[in-house]
Amino acid sequence: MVSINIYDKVTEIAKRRGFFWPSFEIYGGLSGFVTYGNLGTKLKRNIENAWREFFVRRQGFLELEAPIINASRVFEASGHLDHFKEHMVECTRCGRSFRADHLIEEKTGLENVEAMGGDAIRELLAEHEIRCPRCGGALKEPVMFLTMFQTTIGATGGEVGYARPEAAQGMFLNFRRGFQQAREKLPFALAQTGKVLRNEISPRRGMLRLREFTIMELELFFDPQEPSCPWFNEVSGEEVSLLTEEMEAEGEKTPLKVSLGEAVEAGHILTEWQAYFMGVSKRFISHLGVPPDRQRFRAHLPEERSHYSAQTYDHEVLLESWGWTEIAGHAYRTDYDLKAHQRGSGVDMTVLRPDGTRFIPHVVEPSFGLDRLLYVVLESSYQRRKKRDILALPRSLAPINVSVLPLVTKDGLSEKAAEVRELLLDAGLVVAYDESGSIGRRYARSDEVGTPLAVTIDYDTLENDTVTIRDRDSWSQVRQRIADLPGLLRRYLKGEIEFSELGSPV
RNA sequence: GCGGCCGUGGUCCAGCCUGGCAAGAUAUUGGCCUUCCAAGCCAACGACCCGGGUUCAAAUCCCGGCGGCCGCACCA
Repeated sequence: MVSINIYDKVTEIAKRRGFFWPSFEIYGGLSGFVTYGNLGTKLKRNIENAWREFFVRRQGFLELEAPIINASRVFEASGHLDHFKEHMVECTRCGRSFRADHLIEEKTGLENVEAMGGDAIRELLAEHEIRCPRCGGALKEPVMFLTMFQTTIGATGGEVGYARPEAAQGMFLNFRRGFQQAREKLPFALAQTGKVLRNEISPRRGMLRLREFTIMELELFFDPQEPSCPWFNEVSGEEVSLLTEEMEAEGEKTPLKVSLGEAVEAGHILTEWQAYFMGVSKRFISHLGVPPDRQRFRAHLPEERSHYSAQTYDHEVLLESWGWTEIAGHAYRTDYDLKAHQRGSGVDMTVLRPDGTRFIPHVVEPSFGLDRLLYVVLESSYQRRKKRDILALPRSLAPINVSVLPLVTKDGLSEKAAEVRELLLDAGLVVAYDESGSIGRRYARSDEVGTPLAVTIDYDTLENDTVTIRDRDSWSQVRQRIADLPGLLRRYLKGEIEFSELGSPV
């Protein structure tokens, strides 16, 4: 932890102004769940759409929306039912809990004890008379934690189902349909955003570790014999900070600064596709307001990796509140999942090469946690200026596009302001109209929720149909004709023009 | 799940030790005022996490639960 202050400040604003707050508040709350308010819902949607721009639309990738509840056979085949559970033992004396398989491995030198199952673990604990490694106390019977949420489908004698802990399985289950819709050509990708659930043992840090959260995932299918990415040249010159697997193993803390092209060349990143998505990822996160020098990619050590992964790089950002924080995982899932579902379902997942050979495609996956990103965006944009809190959100993400404010509420200014509001609403903008309190107070309110522009109707407006436009970040103003507002504001919000081009200086 | 600290209007916080009308700031709403950055005045709204116990009396003391933060464990 570096500074908990900014975390408190950001969550306080989030709660007060309606970005997000803890769920089930009126019943005392339950950790690991969050509810988004008006501004949070809009901001979240804007981030999601930005992700779609960077990862889906330009590449022409395919989207998908699959169920949250899945039949148990899905997770039997995928390996999640085996890997999403832990056998825990608790000490009767000091109360500490431990992973049973780790204790057995330490004592006996056996490997992969987890895979032997609950009965074997129970027997091994007894056989080797394993006691608490901290205090030597006796251990309770091992308890199994399944971190997937289980449910029953149907009324009586129903089938067991599980809530998905990742969206990825939806893409693998529907690989054949996707492949057909991609006109049976590799490479192609299926992308999905949606809720996933993980029954975390102890969720912490608010938005950073939830039991129910939104994930944005993409599975890129390719032929391992044709591993090149047609767009790699767009990002190969991009410099990234890497902590490679070797560096992690040696405890090296200073990241390697290297271009993505060099990183692939040197074998630090196993595939071009993975490197491509890491490059897009860096650009996406920069677009959300995190400077490149606060971003890095950290490799997982083999024991840290998921059961399906041959290489994983976490994309981390440096938060003032929590230090380096994972916001995305870039995993090389190989043919693990399609192979598993071919085995589980009996459906052929192979693809035919021009030379007549068949193979199971390999998969590279960038996976983002949207709720974390939303927190990162808020914290990164937080500023304090002249005793005011300001969210300097990227203007394309701000939940409200523009505030419309009459300078005072008399002499017909309110009525004129209402006309301007209608005009901007007709233009499709999200508008906040505010005539309460002094003009300064209204600017402050507007800044606090990150609204990039404020249009003010003053006495000159009544004379010549012009208004002032105020910039959230510099507090400077320009004057412009009302009739020109819709087009200019839209272009400004898209990032096509700068503030100074919105009108003549005041 | 274990340990430490904590939980009071929308938000931030005082009061708790030593039981006795729950204070302040800010926000919000209405009014007056107001020609550009949380101005001023008047008014209104609004709180002791939940449950039990002790007591004439509990925000305060005790027990249990829930929630938050930190440490340990966990985070596939």
